[in-house]
Formats: sequence, structure tokens, C-alpha cells
Amino acid sequence: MSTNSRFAVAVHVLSLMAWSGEEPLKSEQVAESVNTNPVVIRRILKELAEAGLVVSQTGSLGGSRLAHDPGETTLLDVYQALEYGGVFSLHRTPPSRDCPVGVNIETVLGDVLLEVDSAVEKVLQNITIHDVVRRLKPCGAAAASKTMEKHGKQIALPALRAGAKHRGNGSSELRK
Amino acid sequence: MSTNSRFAVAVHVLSLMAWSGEEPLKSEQVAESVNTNPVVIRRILKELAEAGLVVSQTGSLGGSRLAHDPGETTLLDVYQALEYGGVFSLHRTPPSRDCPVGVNIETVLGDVLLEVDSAVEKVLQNITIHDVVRRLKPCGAAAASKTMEKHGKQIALPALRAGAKHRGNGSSELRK
DNA sequence: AAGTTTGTAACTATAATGGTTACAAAACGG
DNA sequence: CCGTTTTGTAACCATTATAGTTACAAACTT
Repeated sequence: MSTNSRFAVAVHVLSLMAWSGEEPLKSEQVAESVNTNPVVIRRILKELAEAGLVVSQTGSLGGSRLAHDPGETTLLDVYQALEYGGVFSLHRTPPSRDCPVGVNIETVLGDVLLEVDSAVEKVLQNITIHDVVRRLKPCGAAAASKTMEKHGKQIALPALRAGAKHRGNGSSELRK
Repeated sequence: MSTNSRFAVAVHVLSLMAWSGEEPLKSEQVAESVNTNPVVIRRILKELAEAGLVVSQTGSLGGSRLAHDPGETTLLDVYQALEYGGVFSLHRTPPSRDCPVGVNIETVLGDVLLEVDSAVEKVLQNITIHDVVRRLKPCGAAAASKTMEKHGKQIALPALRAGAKHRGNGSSELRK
């Protein structure tokens, strides 16, 4: 299996941005929600930016935000942005060329891998970031109000702050 | 991606056994075809044996062979025998409980993971070891006869020996 | 009993990812 | 123009899964 949670973190990050609206999120804020280091977030953010899924900007009013509407980004886009190699790998070292099985097994397994990946992609293609956010909203709302009671207005998380703040940012280049 | 070729090797091993018929293969012979170390093969063979896909035996006439007809073992059986964790992983460390996204993202992603895994399993369930062997036979037969001409009786691979039998050619001793 | 092969432990090597620190470059406010 | 903030990125160590290797006891055949 892939010992790799990058896909999960990437979906988490994008969902956070969809949740909190237009305002750019800082890697520090995202890292707090994901419970990891800001640099880890920035590394994933970089790949998402290269795939055109997010837009980032430096500076005091900087941060990252979605490049498109949450309903337009699918989990397949995220999956491909991270450049996974596939569900399984082929032989690490090439099999024997002198064996009738060895000489062709890679081709056959390559075909199987394509079939499997295709099936995975069909599933991921039908789920958008908007779907993910909608699926977590019911419980999320409860958690949000609970946290509201606890911390009052000094809530540190951008997702919660965003609800209160929705004013002109004047940012020119960050616009989609 | 999974940097992991165990599935590929396992399918290779089972295909080799299907190709060469009833006679048990030694881990040494299999390792030659896969181009790796016999212990690596034995480790995978152990998992396949625990899943009931192969039968192994010690001793001078020992080795491993398929437990069932090649048409009865699916790639899903192989996939499950190796106990993969899934196509992707969830968060390494749990996300923030204080964030409306973090508190529920794992549940949502868990559902997605189930959907994806289910799609993978449906594909693998419809491919048997017999299918794999059939898919590689056309080129495999050509490779076999080519190797026959080159090496005559000194062919080391069990798979080729099986091919020789089909050609009515009494085969020599297996050597390394 | 002698020889062969599996089963398995123990160790090293490799590769991908995650985590951390540090700092230059970019953007913005005054 | 200057100082602050945040991203971008390099450098390094830690962790984990797998692969590769050596060695040896246990099981099996003749």
C-alpha cells in the first residue's frame, strides 16, 4: 500500500479553502487544521498550484486560495496533480528475458494496471471538492458552533473566521 | 504511489506455476525468472500459501505449486493475500478536532477510499491467473522456441522445460 | 544417514514521505 | 524606501515499507 497521506492532505487543504471562501489561507493556518508542519503544506500546495488548482501569493495579505469553483475541481484532478504512479508497481528489476513468462509479464501487468487505474479515475472523477465539503458539513456545523461557544470570537482557524469576514481585499493578481 | 512490486511479483510467480503445470517450482528457479533473490520469493510465497493460493513443500522434490486451477484464482485473491492497505492512506496524524473540516474529513475520505477500493476490486476480480497466462502466451511461445534453439538442452528455467515437454522433447536436469 | 529445499531470523540498503530549521525572494503597508 | 509578513525552497534528519543478502534449523526424499 501507499504509506502516503499526501492525497488525503491535499483534499483536506482544498476543502478547507472551499469552506472558508474567497479569502486566501496561510500555510500556517492550514497546517494547524491538518496538524502538521507549514512546509509540508507548502510542498503540497506547490504541486496543486502547478496543476492549476490553487493560486498562491507572498506577502502579508498572501496565502493560497482555490483557482476555480469547488464544484469544478474533482478528486481526479487532485490525484493527478500529485502524480501518483498507479495503484501498484511493476517489477523493480526487469524479469528474465530468457523466460517466456518473464519476457512478457510486464506488458500484461501494464495492461492490468491501466485497467485498474482507469477504474480508480472514474470514481474520483465523479467527486468534487464541493461534494466533499457538502458531505462533511452536517457534523462540521455542529463542531463549529461547539467551538464558537468555547472560544468566543478569538477562534484561530481561518475556516471559522471566514464566515465573519467577507470584505474587499483589493487584491489584483489573486483574482481568478 | 506504492513503491511496491510485490503484487507484480506474486502474479508473476503464480503465472509461472500455471505455465509450467503440476510440477512444483523451487524458489531458486522462480527467483531466476523474476530476477531477484530466492528469499524474496519465499516471503511472497508464504503470504500466498497463507491465503491458500499455493502449496509448498520442503525436501529434494519440494517446491511450490498452485493450490487450485489457474482459472479459479483471481487477481483479487492475490491482491488481498498481500494485504494492501488501499489505494491511498488517510492522515498520518489526526487532523485538528477544533476545525469543522478537520474533525470530519477522515470520515469522508474513508468513504471515498472504500468506493475506490471497491472499484479496484471489481476489476481484479474479473481477471484470473489463467487469463494472465493466456494473454502472455502468444509472444511467450515465440520466446520459448527462440531460446530453445540458442541453448539446446542447457535451459535453466522451469517454464521452458514445460514448453519442451509440449514439443515432445524429453528435458534434461535443472541446473543453476 | 545424506542431501535438498523451505521457513525464518537478522541484518543492510534503498526510496518515498514526513518533519524541522533556516533563509532568500516577493508583496504589501506605511 | 523600509520593515513586516508570507511564500518558495534548500538542507537535513526521521520514519516506514520494501528489497536484497547471509545464515541456519526444520522438514522431506531417497
